[in-house]
Order: sequence, then structure tokens, then C-alpha cells
Amino acid sequence: MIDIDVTSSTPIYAQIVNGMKEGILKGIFQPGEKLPSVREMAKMLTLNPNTVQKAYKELERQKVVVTIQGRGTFISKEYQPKMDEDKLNELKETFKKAIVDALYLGFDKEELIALVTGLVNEMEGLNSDDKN
Amino acid sequence: MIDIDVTSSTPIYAQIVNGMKEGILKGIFQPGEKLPSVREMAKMLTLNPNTVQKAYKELERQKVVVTIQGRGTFISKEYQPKMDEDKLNELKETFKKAIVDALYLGFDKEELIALVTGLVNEMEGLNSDDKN
DNA sequence: TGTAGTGTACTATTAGTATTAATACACTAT
DNA sequence: ATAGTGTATTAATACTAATAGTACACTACA
Repeated sequence: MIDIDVTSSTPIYAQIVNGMKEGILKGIFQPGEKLPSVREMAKMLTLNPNTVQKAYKELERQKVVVTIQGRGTFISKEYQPKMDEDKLNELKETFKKAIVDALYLGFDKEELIALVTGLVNEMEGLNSDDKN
Repeated sequence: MIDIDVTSSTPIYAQIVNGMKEGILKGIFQPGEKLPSVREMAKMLTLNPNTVQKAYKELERQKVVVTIQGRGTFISKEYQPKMDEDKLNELKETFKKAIVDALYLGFDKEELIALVTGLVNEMEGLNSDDKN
């Protein structure tokens, strides 16, 4: 369901958050769909339930999922991302770091744009037919 | 010289590393040029010298700079980045996370590609005339 | 030779985060 | 009632980031 790399420097809960968001964009998870429970997901990923809970809480904070007491956690049917300046700057910083790394790895401009374009298409691949 | 955001979740030494690499790509720092000494840079950024030292050490590990005992730290004149699979995968993960964030912020494909293209051009702006 | 300016190494301390662990409670469905 | 949910809390361990202070080695240069 989600690939967890315990050797990564990215915290496990953050990997879950990223993986879920990526899966939703790819259409692997459908709006309204129920997520595995905290305990169930923890078993699947052989993690502590608290780690999964932290991820779910962060996903809810970002309005990506909605949790209902006693029922479970569900993919949000609608979410309206707020494009505030802080988030935009943070996004640019993230991209800048990645771009710098890529240029240092030997990518030239065209290759870099091609890489990103490929990743973007891969990301929205399964949703491209929908009208939403 | 380098913008340090002490409130950022990115460690200060990492901000220095990123900022230096970005500055080199932009041509603000020229190959062979001497960097401010550890103590000097620490004063400028009002940081502990050890933090700067950690950044310089990481930059040297990445072959971005060369240090000579008793003389100082210098921008590498030549560096040959190694494009191994691990680094490539790490790069892709970084881009994927940024792309997911961007899509969640409301960017569509075209806007996203445009954003990245803009950042790439901004990055290599000052070097674009050179032949190297 | 001596002095100042370099990088380097080491230890210690403080603070924060990530993860695991265990427990308890509230709510929902049946 | 009972099982399955999410939630909250506390504790412990480990790791990292940053600061602080000290000492040492090397280089340049007068």
C-alpha cells in the first residue's frame, strides 16, 4: 500500500503522509473511501499504532482526510487548499533545493524539465480522465 | 550572503549548504574563490562557528568546496558529480513530494511546469553565457 | 621565530523530534 | 454488551541540531 523506508532520513509518519497524498492524486484512494484503521495500518506496515496515528492526524490537519469518532478515517470528498504566501515560499524552497541537487548531479535544464514533467504526468495519470 | 531562517524546520547547517550550492550555480561564488572563514561566517550569520563548520564539512564531503589546512575553504574548480542510482531515487522522491504539495495547493500541470521552469532559469541565469 | 589567522577535533550541555510502549477513555455499529 | 473505531496521555529511548568552550595543527608572513 505504502512503501516505508525505515532507513530514510524522512520520518516514517511523514512518509505515510506523503504516500497517502500521492496515492490520492494517483486515484489509488478514492474520495470518501475508508482508510485502514490506525491499528490495522500499523499491523500492515509493522509500525507502532502511535506512528500511524500521528500520520493520520497530520493528514486531517491538512484536510486530506476526515475522521469520525468511532467510525474511522476517510479520504476527504472535497478539500479547498489555501494558497497562502508562506506555503508558496516553502514550496519554492523545496523545489529550489531539488533543482540545485539535480543540477549538481549533472542534469541540464532540458533534462531537468523532462524529469519533472514525467513525474507530474505519472502523478496525475489515473485521474486525467475525470472531470471532478 | 545567505538568508538563514532560524524558524525553518530545515536545519541551519543545511540552509548554509543549500545556499552555497545555489550561489555557486548562480555564479555569485566563483570557482577557486575563497569562502569566509568558519569564524568569520559565523559572525556574519550570528551563528556558532561549529554550525558553520558542519556546513563546510558537508560541502566538502559533496566535493563542492575544498579545504586546505591553515589556508581556508575554497569553491571547487572542478567537481564531477556521481550519478548513482541511490541519489537519483532520492532526487525523485524530493521532487515527488514537492509536486504532490504543489498539486494540493491548487497548481495544475501547466502552472507547475511553468513554476519549475522559472526556478530553473533563475538558477542558472548568471552562468548561461559561460562556456565553462 | 613568533604571531595571527586558518581548519580541525573533542567534550559537554540544552533542546527538540521520532519512535516505541502501555494504558485508558469516548464514540459507533451491531 | 461487545468489538472496533479514534483519541489522549505519559513514559522511555534514541537521535539530531545547536551552542559553548577548549585545545591543537597548519599556513602565511613580518
